[in-house]
Amino acid sequence: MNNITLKKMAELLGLSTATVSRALNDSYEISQKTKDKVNALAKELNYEPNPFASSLRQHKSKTIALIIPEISSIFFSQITKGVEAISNHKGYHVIICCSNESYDTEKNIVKHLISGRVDGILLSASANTFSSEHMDRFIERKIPVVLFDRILDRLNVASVTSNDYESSFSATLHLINKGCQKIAFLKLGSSLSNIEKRHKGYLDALNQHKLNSNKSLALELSNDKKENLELIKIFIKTHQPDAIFASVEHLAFSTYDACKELRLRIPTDIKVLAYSNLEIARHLSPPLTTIVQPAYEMGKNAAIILLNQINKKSTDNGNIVISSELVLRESTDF
Amino acid sequence: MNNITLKKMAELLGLSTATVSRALNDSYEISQKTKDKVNALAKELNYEPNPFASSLRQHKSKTIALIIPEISSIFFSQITKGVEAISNHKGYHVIICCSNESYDTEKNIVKHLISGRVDGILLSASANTFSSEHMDRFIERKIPVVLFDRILDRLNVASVTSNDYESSFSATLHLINKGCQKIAFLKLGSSLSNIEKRHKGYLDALNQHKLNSNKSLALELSNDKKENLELIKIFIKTHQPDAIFASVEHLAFSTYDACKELRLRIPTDIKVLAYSNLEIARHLSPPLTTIVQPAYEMGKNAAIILLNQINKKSTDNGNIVISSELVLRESTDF
DNA sequence: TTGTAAGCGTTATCAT
DNA sequence: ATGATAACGCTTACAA
Repeated sequence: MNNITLKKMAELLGLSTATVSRALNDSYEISQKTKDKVNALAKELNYEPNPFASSLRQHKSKTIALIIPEISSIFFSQITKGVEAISNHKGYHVIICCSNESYDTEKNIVKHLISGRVDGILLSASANTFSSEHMDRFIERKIPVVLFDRILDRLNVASVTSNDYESSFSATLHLINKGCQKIAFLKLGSSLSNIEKRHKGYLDALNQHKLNSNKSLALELSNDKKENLELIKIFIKTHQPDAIFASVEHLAFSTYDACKELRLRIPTDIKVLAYSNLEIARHLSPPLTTIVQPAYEMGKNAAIILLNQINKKSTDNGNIVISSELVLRESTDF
Repeated sequence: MNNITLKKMAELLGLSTATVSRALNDSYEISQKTKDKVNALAKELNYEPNPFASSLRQHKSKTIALIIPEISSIFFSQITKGVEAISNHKGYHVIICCSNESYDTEKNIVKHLISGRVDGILLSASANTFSSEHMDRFIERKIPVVLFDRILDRLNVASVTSNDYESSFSATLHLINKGCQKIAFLKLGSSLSNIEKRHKGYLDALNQHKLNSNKSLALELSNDKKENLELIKIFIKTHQPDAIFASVEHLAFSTYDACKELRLRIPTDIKVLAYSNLEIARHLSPPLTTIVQPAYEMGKNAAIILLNQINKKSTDNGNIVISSELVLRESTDF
């Protein structure tokens, strides 16, 4: 570690460390001449400040944490890309943490972050997160937290979501307009904020067309694909829905699998519609009607809000809603 | 920042900070009794050590950087998941950095990481990275670097790749066996290590069947999808290949788009095969024959190697090769 | 087995 | 405009 430090530069220049530090930070109390000398030497020696010394002193890390339930999903990787783009642009690093849809893991991650390692947190709750207690210590210490997509209602912090209720409502109307009478709704878990809103939008649309009462169908699924496939097959055989509305992408894939195995033709025998950010949806067999969430924009917005809060440029705890897009394709049409 | 520190705990317990520190680190020189007392108080007060103080003192950050050319790609998000899983398990944080296929951006990222912020680097080169100079300072300082998938040959460090040459060779043979005589190879960029090996595998397979000489066709593409689509359409019209071998996933999608626009039927008029980790490939129209890279395993292995090097458990600079899988589907068959 | 004290590389508070 | 010095919170010789 023969690293070049402030002290060494100060010695070389015959200046104090304080002056060198201030010069590098472009302080107004330093003469331009000195600044130039210092910066020249810094460039020459490839000086890079030690971030830990600086963090220790300033109680800030220039780092944020992104906690997501799953990394290798298109939606969350687009979110991640947006977060990284903004953070990088503003000089912040992003630590990526994956809860794997487990509340325990999420608690653990959060616990290890309380040390001040990060200046703020972006969180999308796991499917098993039933409480927001684990975030309390951050709130107490006024470490900014911004939620996105899967929010925690009781937590009074800023959030970024898509228009889950509305997009689900109008997607369901689309199915109804296509003649569907028995539309099934595939849920992920039992309490995710976004899924519940989507479910409500679906129910209200049914209601509006008097299709509700005993005709609303919901199936609760998990992240276990094999299990999901079996459950969907049994569900279809039992209830014989004429449409399936998958509240998350991978449930649509399982639905395609199930239909194939049951020899059901989409959309002739059954229509399928899903929340999905899969670009290749247009080349599926049949092309899948999707609700595309503005994931990249959501990630960017969440990061912007978080960084503004970190830098005290904002303390707003509102919810930003960005609209999803319904893309009609053959899976819901003849 | 009314944080609980070592000092405070020491005061409360009537011990020195040194003892408390050692107790928390489970030092052999501390009595079990003291350890128990200290740990009890730490738990009670929810003590979390300040990572910056510790990093400053020990010159290690318990953090690694993952530099990838693109975040929202299935392959790289699976890589990321593997890296995160191992790192988290070993108590390391992962900073995610995206070069966006730009060498300049990659250089910039690397430059900002030299400060000691990370204990090691996992890198997959951008499509425009022609040199490994930017990594020299890490090598000099003996900061471990592990490359994966897109490696830099001149850099004498450990790496993890898939069997690009062999998988490409046998995939090309598959096309030849299916009767293809004029197989086109779609490249990404002009010098990526993995793409070049895939290209060589393709050429050698053609050669083996005397299909080479003036019959090998290569088209160099970028990440610009609109441009790619146009180039592929022109290319197909000009050369009329009977098969297209896409060396990365998104080029296969553009190929599907191109075929659709040109009203070419896959696989009747033209066969398509691609490197792709897209799970839903089986539901494409037609189902796409893919070479699936073991991305998650590659990420895990790269992380394991890097962490071993960081902890001096290994200094091996070898290349680990994990085999891809060829999954035959309709896009290469009638 | 425990304590003392120096030091990691910055930044911030006083002086000058 | 610049310098001296303490402090951030931890680890680690060296003492005891």
